[in-house]
Amino acid sequence: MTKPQDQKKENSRKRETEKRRNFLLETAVTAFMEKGYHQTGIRDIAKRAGVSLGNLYNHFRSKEAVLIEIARLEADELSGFEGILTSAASPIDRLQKFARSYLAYNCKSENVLLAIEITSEAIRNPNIAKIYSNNRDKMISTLADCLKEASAENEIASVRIPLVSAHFILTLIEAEGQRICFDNRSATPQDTDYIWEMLYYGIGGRDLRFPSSEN
Amino acid sequence: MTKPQDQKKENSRKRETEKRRNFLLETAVTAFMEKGYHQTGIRDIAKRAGVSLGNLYNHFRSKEAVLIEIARLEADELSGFEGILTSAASPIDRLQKFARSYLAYNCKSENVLLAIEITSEAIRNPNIAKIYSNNRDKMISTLADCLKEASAENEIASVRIPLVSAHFILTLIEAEGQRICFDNRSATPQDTDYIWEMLYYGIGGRDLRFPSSEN
DNA sequence: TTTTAATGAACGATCGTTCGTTCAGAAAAT
DNA sequence: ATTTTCTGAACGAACGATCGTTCATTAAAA
Repeated sequence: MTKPQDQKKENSRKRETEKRRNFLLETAVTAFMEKGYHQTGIRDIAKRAGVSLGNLYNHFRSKEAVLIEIARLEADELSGFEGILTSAASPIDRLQKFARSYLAYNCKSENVLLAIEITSEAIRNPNIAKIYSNNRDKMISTLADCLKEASAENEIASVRIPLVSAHFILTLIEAEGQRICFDNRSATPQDTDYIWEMLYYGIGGRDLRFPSSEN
Repeated sequence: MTKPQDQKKENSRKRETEKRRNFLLETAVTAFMEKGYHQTGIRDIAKRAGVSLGNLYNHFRSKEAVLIEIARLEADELSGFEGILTSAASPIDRLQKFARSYLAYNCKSENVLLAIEITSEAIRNPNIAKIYSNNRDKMISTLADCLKEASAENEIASVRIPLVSAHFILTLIEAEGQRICFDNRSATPQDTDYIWEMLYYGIGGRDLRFPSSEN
């Protein structure tokens, strides 16, 4: 039986190492963003974090393992958006709220640059591909369900291929986010309105309710 | 004064070296597609082309110079699509034809993979960025002009921000192309119809003319 | 003979990874 | 309470491989 104070000490140690691990991950993210994954050396990360080369390998099995961990964290963030798409609101309101928040997310340079690194690595690295596509596929199908509901309730015209339309919505928002990000600004109400307008008509909406542009 | 046969001989020599140069470029393209730009070594290219390492440097100043040359060729291909957008047909027909052919272009894996390599390198390499964005910006503005004409002739609703809509069209087609490419197939008439449908409504078209699905 | 193309050894740098070692601190034994 | 054992975080030298690039040399064409 371990005494309480022993537990505490042990836990504090574990917390410390976890903290450092997370810090290393954050540092790696910064490096990957600035230089790109393949252009970043393990030594870059270690030096940035003020940590020895060997110690980094105590925390991560390989360079790929670092990216895998990052990809997992990034992919997990997507699940937050599924909550929006499955709330109690009307389908079209859910869609609109989703569009707004997903656009905001995709304007932040850290998300944009990281997503580019991860997805372009995923093209040739199946280990990365799986992590990322799992969560993304789930989001696409949730979005597709929302589209089906919307057309079932006659809020939009019938969506012929919901999965493709869902893919199209994601792509459009992400691309718009990239554009805004590379313009070095954040999303304005006009951006949000405009993308919603195109989305709404693109998926078969017929009488546009102009968004209220509230937060 | 050079004698005619000398001219001929000299030209044949020049042609030979140019041929080899092009072959090296093609080989580099294949390598970049398969492994990615940064993952491909100069030796990979030389070995694939059956050429010595030093000889490759007789044709190209550096590894970056190879990619720059490729980016230039790739960017030049975009100008072909501008012809479609400025033909004598009606704006909406031009748009439709453009969408069809640009989608076909963006389904071919060599174009897709190469574009990904180039654009993701362009994020951090200004030399690459300039080459690519020049031609792309030109295409976007040509497309925007076509949209303006279309709405001026009441073929579609008035386009509030033509440049953004143009960007949106390109993005959508490219993304759809990527999707089809990674599905390891080529564009079907259904693909073309569906993307045109979304595009048409997205840019403010109101009474959809279903595309004829001819070549 | 003069130019030009082609070669591959060699360079210094950096890559991802491994390794033996040090040492603070937790656990166990006294 | 004191001592010993043990664990694992931290370190940086070193490894072999590969990187992009240069260059002296050879072969071939003009």
